[in-house]
Amino acid sequence: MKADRKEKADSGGNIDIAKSSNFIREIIEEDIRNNKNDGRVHTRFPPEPNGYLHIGHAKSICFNFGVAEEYGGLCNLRFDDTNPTKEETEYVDSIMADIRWLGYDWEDRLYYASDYFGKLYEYAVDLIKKGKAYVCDLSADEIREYRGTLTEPGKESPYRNRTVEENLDLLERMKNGEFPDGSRVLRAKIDMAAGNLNMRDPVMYRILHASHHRTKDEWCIYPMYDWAHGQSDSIEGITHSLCDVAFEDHRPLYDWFLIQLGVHKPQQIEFARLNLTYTILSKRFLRRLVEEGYVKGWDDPRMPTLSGLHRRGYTPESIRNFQERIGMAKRASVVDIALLEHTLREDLNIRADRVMAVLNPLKVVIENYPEGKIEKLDAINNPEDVSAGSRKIPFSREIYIEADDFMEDPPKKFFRLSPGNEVRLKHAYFIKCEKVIKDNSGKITELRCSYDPATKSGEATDGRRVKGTLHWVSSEHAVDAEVRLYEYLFTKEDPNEVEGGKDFTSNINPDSLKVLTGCKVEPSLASAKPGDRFQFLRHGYFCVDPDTTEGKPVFNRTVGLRDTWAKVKGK
RNA sequence: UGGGGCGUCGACAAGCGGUAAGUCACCAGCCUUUGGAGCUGGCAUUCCCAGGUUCGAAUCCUGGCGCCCCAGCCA
Repeated sequence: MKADRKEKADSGGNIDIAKSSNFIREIIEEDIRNNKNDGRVHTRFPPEPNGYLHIGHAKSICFNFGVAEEYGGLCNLRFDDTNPTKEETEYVDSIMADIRWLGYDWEDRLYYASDYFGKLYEYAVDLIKKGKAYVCDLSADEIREYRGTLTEPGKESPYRNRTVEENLDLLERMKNGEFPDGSRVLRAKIDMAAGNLNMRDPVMYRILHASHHRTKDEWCIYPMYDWAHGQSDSIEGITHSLCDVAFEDHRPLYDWFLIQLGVHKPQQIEFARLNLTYTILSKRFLRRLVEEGYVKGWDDPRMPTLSGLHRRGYTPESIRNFQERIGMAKRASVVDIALLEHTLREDLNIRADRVMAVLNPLKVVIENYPEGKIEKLDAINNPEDVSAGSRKIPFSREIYIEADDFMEDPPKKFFRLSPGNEVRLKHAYFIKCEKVIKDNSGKITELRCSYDPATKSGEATDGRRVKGTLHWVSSEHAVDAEVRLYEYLFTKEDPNEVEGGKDFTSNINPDSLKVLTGCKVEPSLASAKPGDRFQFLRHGYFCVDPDTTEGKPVFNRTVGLRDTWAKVKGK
């Protein structure tokens, strides 16, 4: 029944973001018009399995898979696993799970750069035979020295002019494991005076006696990314290789390899990577947050990882809508995280059922309501989606309201409960505060109120109006819950803006997680399952955390509702 | 003093020689049994600057200025 409704919401209530024109779509459309690649569009998403995917990767995933779909093409998933010392199967698995969660499918097109190790070796032999590659015995330090600087040309390696035969023999022996790590490399023979450092005889193979997550101990030499990447794209028949602007000055090298080899040349197009305010999106730094214990793991709800956002309660739709909203360009930019939160609320607003949850309970006794009486009141599940139906919620003489919803001495424009003032209880009656009860320290412990039976929700009233509507939970029927409130992980818009000698960890927000226990939620939530999403009326959107145990639900605040009162109050 | 990119509202971002889209944020109002949502209106006489071409320039030309990336046997 519930699934039924969700399907309807999916086909009918989905938010449709207009596709904005951008320079990459224009290039692709032009290529299709010219029948380049026979009009095919074939992209790929090429992650290195050395960490978890984050929202920045989602930009690339959504665009690569999205653009392929738009133009009737295909998108491959390929793991760029050329460095066995950093890559693990755990990451391969998480990456696939995250891409699927986002809603994309590579079907039978799952590849690994390691699938091409054999082919790459043949290509290398070919380049040696063409006099375009050589084995170099310089040490890493020496290679750096010989490379020159940004303003001065480099020097040619003394090994640059070895014979083809010698190069072939040496490469084969490197492959066979005859030499120790770091003793030799295979280099492309290009131009040590090139202004583009990538063209100064770049390393193609290094010796690494390491076990690879897939090829195990088969290889003792591993291709550098720059040597593997373009050829991998070529082998797969990729037409458009979309990547980070960081690789813009690597493009001449990729093209050079492909032209020397005489094979299919995909067109690489670079775009700016995503930056978000209050967020860090560097695998290295994210790893530090995890390893140094600033967060509880890669899927901590405060993390910008896809698994973190997932656990936090983000919907894949909201992330995809966000990616479309931010557009696609080359200029370095920082997107306001408020835009991400907007697309999240926009999506959750139409799909999350409204429920009542009191986070900081204050007991209220309705003195003129009969003791022992229980009414089952109608409550609509989602005013934005009538097909969501309604449920019954129990009302009784003793309830909890939010402590913040009462003020003994309220300021102007406070529309909630105060002595002598009348408010509506959502789905129930008007109540008026008659008496405030305090403990010895002066802390308010309980309110005594009266209700007006003639103001029952949904029934005709005398036309009397109140300014405020409060959420509540019947104390006898309430379920105890833990609620985790999250704030930004960093206190600065730019977490990397630090004083001398410090790093981004000095900007970590000490209050990014606040755990509330003893929260009172309506009884329908007793059966909520991990992943279920709700709007806690007047609070925000919450989802059930996997830490939930039988009878003890744990909720994550995904994002708060826009809070106009907080704004008014702050003025 | 090398090479490669990029500069349009507070933040993203369209615009492709015919006289500045849209979104977020912000502000004002309407509406509301969520101070939510929704609705209405406001928000760049100006496109890094300076010249030039043109009837007409954010778009073309010239010259400046500013910002980002590159010196891993990482990706």
